Amino acid sequence: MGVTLQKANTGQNPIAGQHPKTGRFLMSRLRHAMTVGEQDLLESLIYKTQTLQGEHILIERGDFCDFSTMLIEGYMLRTIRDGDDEQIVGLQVPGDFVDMHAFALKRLDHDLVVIGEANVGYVRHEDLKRVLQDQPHLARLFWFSTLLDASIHREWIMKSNQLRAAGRVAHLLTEIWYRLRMVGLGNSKGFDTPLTQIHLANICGMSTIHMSRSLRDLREGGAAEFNRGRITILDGDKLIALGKFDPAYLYGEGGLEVGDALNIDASESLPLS
Amino acid sequence: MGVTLQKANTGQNPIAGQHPKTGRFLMSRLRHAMTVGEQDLLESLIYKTQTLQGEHILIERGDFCDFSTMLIEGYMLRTIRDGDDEQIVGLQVPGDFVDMHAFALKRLDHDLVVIGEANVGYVRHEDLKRVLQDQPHLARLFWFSTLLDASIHREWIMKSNQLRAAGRVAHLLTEIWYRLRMVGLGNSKGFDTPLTQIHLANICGMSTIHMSRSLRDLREGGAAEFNRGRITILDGDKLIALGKFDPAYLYGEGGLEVGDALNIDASESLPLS
DNA sequence: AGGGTGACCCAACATAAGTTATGGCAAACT
DNA sequence: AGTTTGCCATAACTTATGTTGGGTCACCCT
Repeated sequence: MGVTLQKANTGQNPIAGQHPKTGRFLMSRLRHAMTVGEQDLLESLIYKTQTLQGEHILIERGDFCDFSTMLIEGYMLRTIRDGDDEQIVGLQVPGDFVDMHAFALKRLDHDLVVIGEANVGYVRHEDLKRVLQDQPHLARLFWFSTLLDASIHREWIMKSNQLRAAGRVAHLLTEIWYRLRMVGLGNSKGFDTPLTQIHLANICGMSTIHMSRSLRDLREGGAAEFNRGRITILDGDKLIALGKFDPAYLYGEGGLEVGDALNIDASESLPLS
Repeated sequence: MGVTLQKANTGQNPIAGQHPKTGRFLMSRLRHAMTVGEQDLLESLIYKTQTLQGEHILIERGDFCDFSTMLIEGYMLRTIRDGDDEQIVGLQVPGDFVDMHAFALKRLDHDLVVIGEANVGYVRHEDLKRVLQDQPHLARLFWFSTLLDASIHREWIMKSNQLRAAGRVAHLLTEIWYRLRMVGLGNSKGFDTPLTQIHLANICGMSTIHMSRSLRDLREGGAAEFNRGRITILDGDKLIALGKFDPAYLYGEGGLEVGDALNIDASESLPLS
């Protein structure tokens, strides 16, 4: 896992990562909660983008950061190393801020790892700081993005304790599927991913052999199919049932809503989906 | 789990929960990062305290909150219900803000449950909002407190995947021990807790029978002992080794430090412990 | 005093998951 | 063309953990 950052796209115009459907540079998870002006502002803060390849650490535990990173295309992992083994403790998909933490913490407690091909954008903390002070609504959204990560962590903890192997895998696949679809990626048939069975096994806390067994169960049960870089959803309802998946924890539209604490208006509150 | 909140201490002066050692009302986890003025300000925001008893839900998933809660004495659990079973996904000790999330989110994605006897203080969101705008340093600390919860979630995920039953229990006990000592509770011999083996089993994702087995292993191995409401540390080093415990993720003094992103000064950065 | 209850302990057994070992297959390399 | 490598599949075996079904004990209630 070498750490070699190649500069890319600097000085170029337009920069990479523009979304094919929306024409927007950011296909942000938070877009529906932002005004167009805020979207423009946020995009303007990105001073550099990079296309990264392969499996390597982008930001290492303990690094001091004066910038934050947004994942524009591809996947990234949060990992914690402890002695020999490396545990995946989080997964990021396009549109996620991957290290907004680094803005409120001096240092990160975990690594951020690139897998497959990814495109990332960087925002300087000094610029973020200014926006945070001037735009309380955006500030709250940034905070929200870190709370969303925590909510996902909690769900992983719950599902890991509640379900057996095949159920855990079903839940994970469903989560990724949902999260991708929330930012306009994948479709009802499935999605592409650079995740290998080794990654999936690590995330689900089981051996690769058992992951293979569990994927076979899902395949033979007619729920989902895994093939090198491609997840095919055979029966979405079946998969959701196996993983007892309830998307409320992802705070999508219609579910638990983003708060408005910095500008409270109780009349805005929505019922639970 | 009935939800019956009895009003307590309203209108009284002084309010309950004053720390016996420091004389401070808050034995906050974040105290060492606050000025005396900030501590005073924070204390002044608490408009009500309550002493709560038994096992019941204090704040329920989906509740709309216009206040946030600080745990002054006792323990609280974060739980997620899914059908019949209830999973504990977090544990709070005195000095923790338990629902700073509710400030940035409209609604919480999980329940907050009181166990044993607990004393809590409430802060109005309108007051918090004012402080957030005027005092960027305190704002950062509040954000930090939610990031700390997330860091603990990640460690739980990692340890749950990395360790077998006895190791997971050892890690959990060590974590609680450390967190209590960080706010001046417990001592080198052990600590008191209302947690039962049922709670511990739930947190560690195993059956109560297996928790009983694991605790027996720890006892016979001379690491730690569990007795109704009391954890006795027989050999701290042994316990730490069994759980591969590394306190860095708790962001204590000397470890990964709280950032200063709202007022960056790179010269302040400290080496990792 | 008697009965109930909740927390805890233990043994025997069933099942889930880890480990070891082997092999297939496709892509990359020489 | 042959070799290597990474990813995936499977079987046989071992180990960890869950389940069932018993207990003890302290506490509370009547």
